[in-house]
Amino acid sequence: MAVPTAPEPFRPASPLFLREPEIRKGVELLYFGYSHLTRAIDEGLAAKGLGRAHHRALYFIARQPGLTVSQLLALLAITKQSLGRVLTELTERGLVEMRPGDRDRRQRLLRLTAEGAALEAALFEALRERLSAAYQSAGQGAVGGFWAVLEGLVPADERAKVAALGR
Amino acid sequence: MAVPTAPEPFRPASPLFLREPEIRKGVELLYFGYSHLTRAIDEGLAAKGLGRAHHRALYFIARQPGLTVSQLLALLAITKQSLGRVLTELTERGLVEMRPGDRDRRQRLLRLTAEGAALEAALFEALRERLSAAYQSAGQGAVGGFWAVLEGLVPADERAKVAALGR
DNA sequence: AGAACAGGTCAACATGGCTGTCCCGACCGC
DNA sequence: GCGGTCGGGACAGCCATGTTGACCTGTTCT
Repeated sequence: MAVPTAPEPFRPASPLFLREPEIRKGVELLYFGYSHLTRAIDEGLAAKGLGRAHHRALYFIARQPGLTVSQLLALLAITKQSLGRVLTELTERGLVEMRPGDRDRRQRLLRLTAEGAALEAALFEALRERLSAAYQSAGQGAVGGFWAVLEGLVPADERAKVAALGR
Repeated sequence: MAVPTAPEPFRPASPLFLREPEIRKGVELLYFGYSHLTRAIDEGLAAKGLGRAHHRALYFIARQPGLTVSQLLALLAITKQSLGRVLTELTERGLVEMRPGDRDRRQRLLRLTAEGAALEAALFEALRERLSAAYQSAGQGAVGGFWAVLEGLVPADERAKVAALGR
């Protein structure tokens, strides 16, 4: 791939948008776009002494109040221990509270406290600013394409969970 | 109203695609899409005992053979020390080689060895598979929108560096 | 009653960021 | 040609966040 004289792989009928340059462009934009979006909240997080891992938990709890630890674990795709640390810190700081489920008392239903909700909202505002600016500069038509490609990157089974977030 | 204190979001005329649900959808798809794409290479990386940090360096060196350490640093947006560790390991393993610049002999020009290029190509293949499947399922029209939104997330000055990768 | 399950916890470890400090050799402007 | 700046490297140490495996408690289900 580095040398222009290398034997060309000969992909005859592949459409232009599937050639290597287009794939590389997608990989790079995804990397830089994701980086810049996540950086948008670092300052707000640092002011509270929290990290990105805390934000991810806050975000999904805000999104699905009352979800169980298992559900959160499935969304984040990390281990119980990693999540445990984060959740302990968030509850100690009074940002998250957990109550036993009434249907199944083994479960802990997670929700944000008022303070947690306020923090999540403030952080979301930073994300909103950046992403809505991007939506606007790209135009409404582009947004659908943006979603469609990203949905294609998510395996079908997980796609259901993601879609269910917008309950 | 003399006191405009509470910054109530109240965005009356904002188009549908800029409302909170659409922003949340974008945030979530970006998170899950990015996660799944990067996971595509973890197996190949683990087989070589390398991590994602190594891959990012390999990737950009493959993309711009002969780039300097400073340029790579600017792309990755990490510290000299963090990159130093990665680069040392990659050169020790014979995947990357560095030569002094001829215009400025302080510089180290980075390039992949044959072995490094082979590894990068193999890892890229995994990315290509996932992303081209997503491109295909979304359709050619969607890809342009995908790029446009992501470009909007990248600050203007950095956008130039990113675009220059496809030299 | 006993198995399976939700959740928590401990110890130990890996990765990949970070800071601050210091150093060398090369380049450039006066 | 000398002093300042620059490209790059290296030290020590810290922190956040991920991992594993083992084990415990209480609850639910059969």
